[in-house]
Amino acid sequence: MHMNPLDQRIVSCLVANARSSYAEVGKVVGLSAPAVKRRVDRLLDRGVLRGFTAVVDPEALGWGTEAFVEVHCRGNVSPSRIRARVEPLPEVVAAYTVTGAADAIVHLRAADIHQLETALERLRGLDIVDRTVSTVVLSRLLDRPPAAGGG
Amino acid sequence: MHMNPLDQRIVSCLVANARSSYAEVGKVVGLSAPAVKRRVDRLLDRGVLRGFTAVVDPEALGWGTEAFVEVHCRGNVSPSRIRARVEPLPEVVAAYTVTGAADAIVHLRAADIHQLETALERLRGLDIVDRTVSTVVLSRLLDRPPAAGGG
DNA sequence: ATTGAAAGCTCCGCGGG
DNA sequence: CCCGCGGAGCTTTCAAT
Repeated sequence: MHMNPLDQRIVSCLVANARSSYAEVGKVVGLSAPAVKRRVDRLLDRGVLRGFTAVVDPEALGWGTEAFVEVHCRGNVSPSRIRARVEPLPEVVAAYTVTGAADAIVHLRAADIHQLETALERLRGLDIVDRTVSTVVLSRLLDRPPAAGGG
Repeated sequence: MHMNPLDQRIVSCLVANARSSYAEVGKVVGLSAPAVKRRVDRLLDRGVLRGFTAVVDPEALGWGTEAFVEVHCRGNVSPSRIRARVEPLPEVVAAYTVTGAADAIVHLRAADIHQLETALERLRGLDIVDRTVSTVVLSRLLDRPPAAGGG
């Protein structure tokens, strides 16, 4: 899955502003608009680019409270089964299997502490879950898109 | 910080696809293209919408390895100072102040374990940092955009 | 990769609810 | 205040070279 430097710069532009026109991107990377579109289409096909989304202030949406939850499972549970269990919970923003004592880390986002507690109860109620260790976020210090040319 | 239902639906559309035309969004929400643009501009002004970005497969970019790092600081360090220190590190994707024993959680993303280790060393070398506890991600089970109408 | 042309979109001002 | 209308200018998306 290699990406040549030109593709990297195109992706960079679109990460910075997904609503740039192809012509605008072309001006930056030194290509014509049709050439840029062809490359973007190919990147979408290969799954390098997954799509384009708006970045929303979570506070404004009423999702101001978040937490990271270490999930400890009973016995051996496969990652796919963990995924299947946590995926239906709408407050789950992300989930990872991890090294260390915990089996997974679940990133929760809710409107307030109360809704967060409710989400936690549902999470803890899952049959695969033995216990959880929650860390509530007090403030988001930094939250940025990955740099495309950073590797 | 109110968002009327019309704005919510517009935001929803743009979260789903940030490259939709205003006309396309307008067709969904029942507005003309100029009306949609005016609302989007206002949402951008108010900071409800922070921008538009491409969603990239981290693997494809060569950022396949990530970790969550609990940062424990020496003495009392203000959130803004933590932010100022970790912000220059390019591997830092996000950072939060949190409840519990740790002062902050830092989300790192790197090309491989080696680069992750380097990033960790730099993080641990910061003057504010006393010690760190790292949790390396084995697999990303779930990673989804926040639902706009979910609150 | 570039050119040319048709279709579509954006973005401005204007008038009406 | 917010909406929809209309026109100028630009972008996208083909095709062909």
